[in-house]
Order: sequence, then structure tokens, then C-alpha cells
Amino acid sequence: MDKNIAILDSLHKSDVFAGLKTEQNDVVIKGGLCKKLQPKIILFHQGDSAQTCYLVNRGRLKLTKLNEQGKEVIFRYVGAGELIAAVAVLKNSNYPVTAESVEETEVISWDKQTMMQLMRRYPDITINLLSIILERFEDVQNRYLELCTERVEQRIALTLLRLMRSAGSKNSEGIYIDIPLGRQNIADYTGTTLYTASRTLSAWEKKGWIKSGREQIVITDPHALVQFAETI
Amino acid sequence: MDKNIAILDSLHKSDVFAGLKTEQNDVVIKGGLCKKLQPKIILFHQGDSAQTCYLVNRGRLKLTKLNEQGKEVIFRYVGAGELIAAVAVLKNSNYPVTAESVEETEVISWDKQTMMQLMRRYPDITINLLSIILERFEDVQNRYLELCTERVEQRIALTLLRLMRSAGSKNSEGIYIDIPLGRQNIADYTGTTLYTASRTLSAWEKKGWIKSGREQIVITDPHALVQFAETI
DNA sequence: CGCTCTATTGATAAACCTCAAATACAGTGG
DNA sequence: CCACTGTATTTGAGGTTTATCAATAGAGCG
Repeated sequence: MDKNIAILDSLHKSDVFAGLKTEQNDVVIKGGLCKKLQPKIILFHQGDSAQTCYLVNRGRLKLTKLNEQGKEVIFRYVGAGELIAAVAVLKNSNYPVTAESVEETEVISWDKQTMMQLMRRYPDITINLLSIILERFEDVQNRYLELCTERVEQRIALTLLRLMRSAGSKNSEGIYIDIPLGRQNIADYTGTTLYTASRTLSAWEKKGWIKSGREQIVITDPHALVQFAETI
Repeated sequence: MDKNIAILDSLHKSDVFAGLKTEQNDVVIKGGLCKKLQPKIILFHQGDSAQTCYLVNRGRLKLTKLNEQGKEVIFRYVGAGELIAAVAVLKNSNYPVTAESVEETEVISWDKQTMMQLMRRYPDITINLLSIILERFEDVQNRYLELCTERVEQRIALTLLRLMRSAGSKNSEGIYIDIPLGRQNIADYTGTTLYTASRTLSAWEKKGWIKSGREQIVITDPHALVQFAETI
């Protein structure tokens, strides 16, 4: 019972099922399966046959992709209320990315058939799905533009600010990014190397813009970062 | 009458309206407006209020985006049968990119209301739309990965091969890319500069992999390019 | 033929990566 | 509590890739 309430909460704040009435949500819940993940567990691999889509109910996932040489690129950190693997619903294809938990995480899953039925029953879901994908699409496009036109340090600044907005929580020192975030992660997220990321953050720490520990970052002067990101 | 038949042809081969019956197509056509563009005409600007989506019936469009400093990035060349600006249908937002004709081009347009009605009447359209967007989404993701992990020359090779597949036509010398494609365009498409693009193509021309003239490229040895793209 | 736009090429510099080595940190088991 | 181990981070030196600047050549057009 408690579990169902938890799920309901998540459905309400989720983007896919927005606008559904309570009794409709009940139907949705009955079709979904709950799954708990310890940190650093892979939910699915890029290339796996895509049969299921997932809603993050609690915790956070990291979406990545490897190239042939094994270099990792981070596309997105996905938090509670967000749907992933929408591709599974529509096409008989494979997951284009890998999803891995970065902390203790709970996801709710719907298989292709169930989701299709839900979409047919409640056309709003399809429309919602479409707008979610469009939003993400614009997001990648913007990051693609950044990657083409901005320098590494600007990209790191923009990335930190983005993470701050999506996973930031205010504390006494500044805004803490509530994701275990190593230098390598930042590098993979901005298209640079561990070393350049480290040097950059060190410099910013000396300037007092951030404070950083092992796999954690607090932004102490967001305004300075914003301004820096805008310099040519 | 002739015009309508032309439109019908395009609808049939298009991705959005796939699976519709003839009488349904008629309804779709009545909702659409035909528009002819000379080369280098801007159909819409990034930031314009998005009220209309377009299907390319003939010719080709270039989708680009500028950053604040005015650097241009090319996202896509869009050919006949392809839909653009789907975002216009769903959200009260602005076009995220600029669309410009690169040759004589004919587009069919539907405004937000009409498209919404069509989607409600024929739910297949929504589903098709969703799969189109998903495909493009994966495409940007792949290019994003490339940009992060591959060197300029590899990216140029991959880009030429991609263009070859989507706009290539075989002639006596090899496979001609049927888009006016200057060095600057290639640079904007691969995230490099005019100069690097020029040097690279010059080198390949000496090796006999391509032949190039003013704003045009023929790939004479695709296999060599493929192999080169795969080298580390 | 002169004009404009595009492409080539060399020289130079900047940005960034790579490698190597040292240091800091968190967790573990004695 | 402390040494130990494995991982994360820092930092320097040096090299590679790529951008930038400048000057020239070529192609198409009226």
C-alpha cells in the first residue's frame, strides 16, 4: 500500500503521465513493475534489445554511450519523475545508450505492450511522450552547438550550471551538486579529459567560485560561473 | 490538379503520413499549403515563434543554428519526404533552428491547429511523428559522440559518407553529393574550420579518394573513406 | 576583363591532450 | 586507532592537433 502511494506520487510529478486522473493513474500503476537498484548497477546496456521503458521514481541514473575505442560520453543524468528509454515503446530496436544508477535508485518499468495499450487508452500519454522527447532533442542540439563552438572551460562552466539547476541543493557554503561527480565524469560530460577538468576546477577553487572534494562539488559563486561562461 | 498529385506522391513517400489511406491523404492535403522557395531563402529563423510544420516536397533545406558569437553549426540537410519543425505542432515555443533552402525547394506546410486535428483524427500520425523524432534524436546523439571522441579528419570522413548515403547519386567518376557544399559548410557540419576542412579534402584529392570542385564533391573511393573513418 | 566569392597553402600560435609521477582521500581489516 | 590498499586528484613537462592569420590562386558572372 505504501509502495503504491509512493508510485502515485511519482506519477503525479512525472512528465509522461501528467494530466491523468487518479483512477487512470491506478491503471497505469497496475501495468508498471517496481525495481530497486543499488548504486553503480547497470539497468540496461547500449545495444540490448529495447523491451521496456522506465520511470525514475527515486534516485538517479546516468545515461552514457561508449564509442568503439571504449571512450565514454555522458549524455544525461536522469532524476526522479523522468522517463527514459521511450524508444523501447515504439520500435523494435536496441537501446541507444547505457543506463546506470549513480546512487540507490528505484525505477518503475512498463513493457512495450503495456505502454502501447496505455498510449492507446490515454492519448495524452503519447502527446506527453512526444513533448518530452522534443525537449531532450533540443537539449542535445544545444549541447552539440556548445561542443562545436565553445572552449573546454566554458563548456565545463555550462555543465556545472546545468547540473546545479537539475540536481543542486542549497547548503551553508553554496549550492551542492547532489550527484557523485568525479573529474572523469565531468570530463565525459563535457567532452574533455580528466586532466583538463581537474586543472580547470582547481583554478576555480583558487578563485573561490567552487569548493570540491572527492567526487563532490559545491558551487560557491554561481554568478561568477555564469559570467565566465558568457565570456568569449 | 497536377499540383495535388505531386503532393500526394510526396505524402506517400513521406515518413509522417506513412500508412494513411488515399481518402485520408486527401484530407491531409486540404489542410496543407504549398510554398515554393528559390535557393538560399530562409523558411524560418531560430527563435521565430513556431506556428507551422513543413514537409519537404522537392529540393532540400539546411537546418542550422547560430551561437551568440554568430558561429554557425549545421545540424542536418533535409530532403524530399522529410518533415521538419514538428516542435511547432506541440508546444507554444520558438523554432530551435533556422531552415534555409540550398536549392529550389517546395514545401507543404500545416499550421498548429490543422496538424493537431489531423493527429487526433489519425493517431498513426502521432506515432509516426514520435518515431521520426526518436530517429533524429539518436542521430544527434551519435554525432555528439563522434564530436567528443573522434578527430577532425575522421569526422569529416564520417560526414561525407553520411551525406553520400542521404544525397549521393552515382555518376561516371564516383558518387556525387547532390548538395552545393562549400568548405565552410563541411566545417560547420563537422565542428571544425574552413581551413582544416580545405586541407583535409586537398589531401584526400591527392590520394584519389575524392574529386572536388567549387561547392561540389564526388567521392571516388568510398571504401577508402570508410576504412579511414575507422582508423584510430 | 574586372569583380566577387571560394579555395588553397604556409607560417605561427593557441588550446588541449598525453604521459608520468606525486599526493590526497576513503574505506578496510588488523 | 593505524597502517594498508585502491581509487581519485593534482600538477608538470612535452607533444599533437587544430585554429588563426595572411597571402595567393582559382572559378564563375556580368
